[in-house]
Amino acid sequence: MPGYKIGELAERTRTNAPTIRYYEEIGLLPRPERQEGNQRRYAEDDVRRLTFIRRCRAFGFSIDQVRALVELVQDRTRSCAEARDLAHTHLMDVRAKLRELKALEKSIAGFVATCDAQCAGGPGSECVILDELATIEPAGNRACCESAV
Amino acid sequence: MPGYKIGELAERTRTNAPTIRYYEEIGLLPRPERQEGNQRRYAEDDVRRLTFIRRCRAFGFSIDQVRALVELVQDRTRSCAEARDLAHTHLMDVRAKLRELKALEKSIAGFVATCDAQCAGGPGSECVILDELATIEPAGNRACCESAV
DNA sequence: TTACGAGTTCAAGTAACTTGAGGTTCAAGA
DNA sequence: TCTTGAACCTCAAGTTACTTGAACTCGTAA
Repeated sequence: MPGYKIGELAERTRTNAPTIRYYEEIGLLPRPERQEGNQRRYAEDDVRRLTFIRRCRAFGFSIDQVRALVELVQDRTRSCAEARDLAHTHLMDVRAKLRELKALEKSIAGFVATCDAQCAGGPGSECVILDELATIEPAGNRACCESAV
Repeated sequence: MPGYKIGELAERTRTNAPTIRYYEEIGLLPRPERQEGNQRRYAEDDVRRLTFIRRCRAFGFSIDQVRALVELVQDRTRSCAEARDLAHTHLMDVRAKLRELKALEKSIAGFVATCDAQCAGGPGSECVILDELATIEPAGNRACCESAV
């Protein structure tokens, strides 16, 4: 039997089999050939395509963005510059998220540190930090509440 | 009429009204009093509680984690140290995500730079980067594919 | 031949809300 | 007092990107 079974494709691309069927359903992957017993058989090209898709997903591109990228690769009339621009837009998004996450890291680290320094380990209702989290107007300039919300 | 209407609570806590109803439905917020026309009326305590919830969510805690935190605040028999530990666990998660995102940023930036330097802007099917993304075994040590997957 | 793992389909579940439909209530202006 | 329109109500379905479950068939090794 030539070609890969779904489990083999899954292994090669580190994807779950149901995810592969899902990609087929939403049209990200073409419907593959079936062997006599109705089982899917994939070719080398499917491995490449799915690898591409998974890698893009790992890069944080949304399914719709990946779809655009896949179509772009397929369509000889469209330029590589489009892919570059899509990636560039995505880069801006990632950088914004990175900034947020850094602020968040700082805040939570501050939370833990303050808790270590100021709380006696008593009931949660007396915890200075939990109390602060519930405060409507963030008092002063505590790093803890700066980036929240 | 004493108390806040849902729209007022929403404004004070920068939350959508449907989200407030949703939180009530899943038991994160207690069922509020209703006035004669069946409209919800909230007290100051609800503002505090929802502020707490929203802030925790902004900190990236999951609904389940927030639920644990809320219960912790309410239960006088449980210690503040539990909150600290929960936050600490969360901090580790955030740091892991931060590392991933940094690698991702580097990779996409590399993608864009390589595209600027090497692609002639021709058809996507000839783009060196798109081509690389579809390559099964990442060739060499290009930063582009290192962190993906 | 008989297990049993791997495959099949279809439906429903997941998180954390958002959106829509269709109907009431409230508050302010004429 | 009436009327209008914003804000409220409930219930259901949509969103994203899959995952999980049920109930069944197929392929292959002992």
